[in-house]
Amino acid sequence: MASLDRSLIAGLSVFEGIAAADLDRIIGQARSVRVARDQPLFEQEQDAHSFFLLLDGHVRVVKSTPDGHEVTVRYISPGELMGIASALGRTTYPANAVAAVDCVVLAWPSHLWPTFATSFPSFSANTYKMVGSRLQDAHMRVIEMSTEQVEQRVANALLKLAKQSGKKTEEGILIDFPISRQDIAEMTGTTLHTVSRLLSAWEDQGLVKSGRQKVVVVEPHRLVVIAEARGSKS
Amino acid sequence: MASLDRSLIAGLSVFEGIAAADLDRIIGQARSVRVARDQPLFEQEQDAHSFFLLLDGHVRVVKSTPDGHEVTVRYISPGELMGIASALGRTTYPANAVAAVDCVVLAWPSHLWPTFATSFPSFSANTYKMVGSRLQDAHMRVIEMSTEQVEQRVANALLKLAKQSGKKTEEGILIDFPISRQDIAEMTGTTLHTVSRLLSAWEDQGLVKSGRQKVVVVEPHRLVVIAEARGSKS
DNA sequence: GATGGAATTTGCCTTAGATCAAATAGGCGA
DNA sequence: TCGCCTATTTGATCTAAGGCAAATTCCATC
Repeated sequence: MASLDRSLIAGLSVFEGIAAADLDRIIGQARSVRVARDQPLFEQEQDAHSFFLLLDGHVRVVKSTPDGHEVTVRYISPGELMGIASALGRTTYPANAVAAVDCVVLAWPSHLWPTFATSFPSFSANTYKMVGSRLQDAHMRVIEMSTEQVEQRVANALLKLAKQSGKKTEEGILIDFPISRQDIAEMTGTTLHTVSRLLSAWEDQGLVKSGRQKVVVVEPHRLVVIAEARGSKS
Repeated sequence: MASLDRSLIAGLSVFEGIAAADLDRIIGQARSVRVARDQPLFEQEQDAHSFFLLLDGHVRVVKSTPDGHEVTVRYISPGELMGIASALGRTTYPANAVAAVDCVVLAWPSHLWPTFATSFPSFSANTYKMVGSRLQDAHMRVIEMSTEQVEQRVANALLKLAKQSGKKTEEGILIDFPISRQDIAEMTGTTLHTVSRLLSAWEDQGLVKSGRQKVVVVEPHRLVVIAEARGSKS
């Protein structure tokens, strides 16, 4: 395997504040892996042998319930860590991660985490900062689910995806990986039928353009208006 | 102020694996605070000057949304840390914490966290392990909200409360602090009316006994059956 | 270009649970 | 003990969104 260069990871926010020599030591222990679309990166309950950094592509993190439901926890974008069970004292992965498109990731054996954490304090600080924001995110999701209607949640989800992985095109902001109505339903706790109805309505109003596994946000502002509409419950 | 003794914290899981001398150093920097029922410990957006350990009592952690909703994030039991924004690279508290009953807490200035983390690695490891399980919890909540009906969510919430803060009485397991229908509604994303109806129905079936700001779980097993009943959505 | 399977759309019906509106019941302070 | 404030209960509606069923459309592959 060709040896990896620190330029791959320099400049990423997780590696902020780390000296070049240290970056070399870090990347020296990584191996790079290609994962084809729809292939799993790791699976729920599986022994957490490695942690990962996504270099290119998009990864969907999904939890399955015993009774066969699937809930999408988050999408990972390039530059983000994932599978960091070891940093949180877990020995197994808490969810499934599958490549939404062909991906390139770096992988480190989990047993390196403690060493990394002590040798590169900014790395661990940055990582925990990221964990903190994920915890925030998760709480925001709970709040959304408790207080907002489906329409607002779906609008929010699209805006989040557009911001996180949007690519400007002449039509509007294209969500940069294949995403089905079912996928959106799993992110927002609804059904593909309801998502389809909403997208159809929004398409009529010119807010979005969508097709098979594809969504383009045409008018983000007006979507924001929908997302922020009055929540109903007392 | 009387100086504090390490016996207050020895044996708590966050301090597992820490030498007695180190415990002394840790507790030497704490100050103990009494908080009366319904008084805030810290508030959302406020500068995170301290982090806390609950010694006695129960604390409710609540997030308020801009549009006036309140969602209960979790209840803290004795022995748990809270307000550890600094460990996650935040400078403000992410939620409100209010004493559900009269409480005793230890408080440390946030600026001590980095020192503690490097001087007492097990402390930081234990803390991050706890953060990991809170992240897990939050994800579980999202999943519950997405896939389960109100009845199951409320049953689950009661079981969780009973497990976490239940006190055995001759009637059954009493939830050991005042909790209203409204509080339960805020934990489960529903309304006090629906909670009231459920509790009434369960009372008729002899599953629980409840009164003003009081719930006793009489038959946990049968509640578990309800909690695990088929979720509906596809 | 034909064929088959998956993704999507839509209409219709149903229902869990929110909303609205009173009535009732505790518990606490005067 | 009385009165008041707050928590709770319960009934009567209403409705957002889920469930069901049947097209339809889009790709990919043969």
